[in-house]
Amino acid sequence: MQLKDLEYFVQVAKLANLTQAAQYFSVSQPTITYAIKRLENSLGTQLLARDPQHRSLRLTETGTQFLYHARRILSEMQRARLEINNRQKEKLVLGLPPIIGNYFFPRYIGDLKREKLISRLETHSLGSEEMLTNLLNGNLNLAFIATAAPLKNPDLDLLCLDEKAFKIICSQDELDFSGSVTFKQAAIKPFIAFDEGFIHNKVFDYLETRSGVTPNVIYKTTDVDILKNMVSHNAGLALLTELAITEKDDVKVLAINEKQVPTFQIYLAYRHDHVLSAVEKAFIAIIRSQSGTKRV
Amino acid sequence: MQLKDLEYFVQVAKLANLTQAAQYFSVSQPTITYAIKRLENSLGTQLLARDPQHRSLRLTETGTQFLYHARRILSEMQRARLEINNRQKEKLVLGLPPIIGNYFFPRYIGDLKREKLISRLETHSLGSEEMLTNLLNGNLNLAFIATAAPLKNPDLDLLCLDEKAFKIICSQDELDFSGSVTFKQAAIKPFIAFDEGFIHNKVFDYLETRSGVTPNVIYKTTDVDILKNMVSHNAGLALLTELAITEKDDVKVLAINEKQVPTFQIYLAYRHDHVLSAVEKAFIAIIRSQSGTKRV
DNA sequence: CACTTATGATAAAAATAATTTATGACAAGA
DNA sequence: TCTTGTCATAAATTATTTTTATCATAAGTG
Repeated sequence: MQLKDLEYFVQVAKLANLTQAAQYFSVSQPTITYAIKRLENSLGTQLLARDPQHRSLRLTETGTQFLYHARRILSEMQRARLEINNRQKEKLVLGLPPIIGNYFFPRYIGDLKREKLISRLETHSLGSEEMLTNLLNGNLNLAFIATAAPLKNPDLDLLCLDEKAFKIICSQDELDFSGSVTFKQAAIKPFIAFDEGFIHNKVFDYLETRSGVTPNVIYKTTDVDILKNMVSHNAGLALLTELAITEKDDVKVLAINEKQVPTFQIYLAYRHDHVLSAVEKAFIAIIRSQSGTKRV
Repeated sequence: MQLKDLEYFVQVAKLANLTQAAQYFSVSQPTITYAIKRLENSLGTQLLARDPQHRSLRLTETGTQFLYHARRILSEMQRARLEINNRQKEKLVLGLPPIIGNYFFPRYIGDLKREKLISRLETHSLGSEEMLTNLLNGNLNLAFIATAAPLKNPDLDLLCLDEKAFKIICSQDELDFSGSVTFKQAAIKPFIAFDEGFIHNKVFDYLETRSGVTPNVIYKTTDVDILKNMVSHNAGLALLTELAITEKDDVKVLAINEKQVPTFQIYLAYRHDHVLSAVEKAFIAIIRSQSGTKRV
């Protein structure tokens, strides 16, 4: 069975038209007819319902099912090609969530420059949840991941790089709070929050259920700077990891006064079954040498 | 690119020998040589390190990596074939964890017989964790799953069928307890527990951390009957869902006296992207009609 | 209604690709 | 040195895919 036949089939399914699919691939129409026939013979089932009445082409039930598998096979092949290309170009494809990219990753840049790895970097900025998905399904091989719960996954090799507290930030003009607050105390004020897919969101949820109060969230954003800006202009409070708070920020930082507050944990992760390239190994070595990393 | 070439490659990687791989497939040795070459050309990389010195064949780095993808592609293809076969034979492949199979599933057997679905059944008995994995990776399309935490997964369609309490069981001769116990009280006695992969294990862990005590687990088993037998012979206590406790069992049943005890939840699950066959639809209709099911 | 157009199926020929046979090269071991 | 085991290559053979040419059928059109 040929992968090309699968491509033909996927396109036929998309266009519901053999002639157009043939044009798409710049081949003759019988080529497509025969390719589909080959698949049907090989699988022992009909994939297309060639309705002679309505001049239309529909997928059969097994056709729909096989389409799903065909797509997976082709995307696996594409991934393989991509990975091999990256490896040969000595590219370093790295998943890097925005907060980690801005506030944590910079510390490695000097070393990475020295080892001439900077120019090899191709970073992908995703939320931590998506990052995990992409890492597990093979779209990414190496990624930083932030998490609030200790990360455990049988398929991943994890290096825990750092652990930071979550804080509540408020405007400098805020008179009601200083030093530390309970979540309940803070909850009387409006909040600026992060969008879905951010760990901050999960921790926020956790604190809500834990303390039994739901603050009024007046605005949601994906952008840390916007969040900090709104807080500094007294639009509301926000939950933020201390990693993302710098001295330049015009905000007051409050510790969260609860028994068990999750922490912001930073991991470097790669799939166990992934064969590390030389460049990836060098990268990991640098990350490792700098942090007091522990393998999980 | 041909799937056959991938098969050749996988076998070559396994045997590290072109001649033997050729014998394995009953083809001539150059067939294998050329197949590998085709792959290498198509991918633009060398897959095999043909060491002229040591007379041995090793995979290159990219070869190792490609092997992983090749395996995935082939297993996807095999799944496709299997699914299509099952569909045409009108087989009903069903994941059925042991406890659910023994104590919950029987209630449907009458209806299933009536609809002539019993003979179509091919059940796979796995622990609930494995079940979930197999369901998500496509090895299974339809499965019962037991869980202690409400199951939420974007890829699955879930029908919650029932919810049962967890109990602690002890011998009838046990004088110290009756009615109900806290986990702490029970923990002074030895325990019989389930092996890894069972939800009971997770709930046990949860109760341990929650109450801060770790009972002495003297024996672990995967078999409910062995567990109940040991308990009835006063070897120790055990945590067990009430679903699995019948009147015939010679044990005393104790409620667990804790604020938040997880419950044993029974789901019927299938992947969202799976095209349900007629038989599967009929099956689901039966399950649905009997239980006061709610879709999650 | 006849005519055109769009669609897909099929047969035969042509082109392409895979496999085999035959052979060579090369190193390890007897 | 000779044999054996291994893989590579060329040429011939075989198998497969693609094209060209043609047909059948139904829908739309004047």
